[in-house]
Amino acid sequence: MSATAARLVEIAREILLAEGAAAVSMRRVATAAGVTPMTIYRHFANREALLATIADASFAEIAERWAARPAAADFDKRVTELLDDHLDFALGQPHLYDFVFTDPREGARRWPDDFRAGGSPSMNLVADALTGGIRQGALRDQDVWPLALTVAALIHGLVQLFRGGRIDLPEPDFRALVHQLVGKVLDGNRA
Amino acid sequence: MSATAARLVEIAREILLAEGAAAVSMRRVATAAGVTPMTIYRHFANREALLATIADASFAEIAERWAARPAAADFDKRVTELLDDHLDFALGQPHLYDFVFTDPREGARRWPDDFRAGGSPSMNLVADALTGGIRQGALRDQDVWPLALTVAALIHGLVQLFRGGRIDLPEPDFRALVHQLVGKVLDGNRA
DNA sequence: AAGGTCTTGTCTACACCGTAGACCTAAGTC
DNA sequence: GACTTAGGTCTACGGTGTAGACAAGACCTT
Repeated sequence: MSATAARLVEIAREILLAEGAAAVSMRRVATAAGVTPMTIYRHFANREALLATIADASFAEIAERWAARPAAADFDKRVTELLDDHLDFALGQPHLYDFVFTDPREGARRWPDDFRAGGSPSMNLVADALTGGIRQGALRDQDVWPLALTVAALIHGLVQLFRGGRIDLPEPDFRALVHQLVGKVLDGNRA
Repeated sequence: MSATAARLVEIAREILLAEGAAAVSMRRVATAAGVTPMTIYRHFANREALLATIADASFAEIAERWAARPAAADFDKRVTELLDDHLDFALGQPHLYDFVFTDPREGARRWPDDFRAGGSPSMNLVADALTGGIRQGALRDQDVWPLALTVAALIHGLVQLFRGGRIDLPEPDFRALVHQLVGKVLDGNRA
């Protein structure tokens, strides 16, 4: 990727972070980059391709950050950590979260094959945590993937509802609610 | 609402049903209605208001249809019914589902107050089913609302993932998956 | 019946959008 | 020196939402 392309991506990403994907227009990105709109098309096929590049880069960065953090050994602590990481992202960078997790993306991993094959860096963390929970005797022995999907979908749904204004709580209370509801689901799977 | 306004809503609704909210443009709706684009503004403040009217009407209609169907007495049968109704809607009218459940809407009910007050026709059905489950001794006695929210958010998250291409299953298999995962969550709350 | 007001529509115009196509220019490469 | 290629520009097309001025009919009051 050329230097110009990288600059375009970064500028577009800043707009997306601040105002959401809808605010990312070719003309605006071009102007901010001190370049003509059509220049972008020398580097990206179209607007969608530009956005896809942002999504890929952002997702990779997030996954890397999550994976880099040392994981707590204790199962419940680990669950708390993962939830906090996820909520930090969802609430700290809501536009990016919406964009990365909600929009249909090209290279998105698919249940069940890609996940089971370990293709999803984010889901792997959940599955690993659950596997650890089973090994520690905290959870009943079971196929971890359905439970991982359940937890992921539950969090995703709650965040979606919150972001859509359907959950009228201050952020800390919402975070506590997510912890509580996820905890309740996991409790149903205790050994 | 005047006859013209109703016709505009109906036309816009058809476009939304067939191609999604993004395809609903003022010019297109106007043309289909045999009217000038600006005419729409005599009836709706702006495009958003037009779409909001569609959302409200659709949601009310859906809620009414769900409520009208006679409810099975048995808890597990009732859960299956509700899930099927929800999935019928989500998979049968995906664009409308996305629009009604995903976009931030003005008059949307808010957790926890509006829900607890019985303000949400759709969530009431879930809560009522859960209350019935407790009364039948199928579920542990508990505040039904957190569990209702959990189930709703889980379904919502799964549908969202499916609609976003993250769950690569034929529709019947996806439906079975939702039944299975929701069932598993409820199992964790059995008496 | 006359005059005024409200409703509903049109027409025109503006500012924005994504992007196709032709063009220019400088840097390599044979 | 001739050719190709990459990166950039200019212009233009067809689309968008919607503001503002205007017109015509309905309705209501006197």
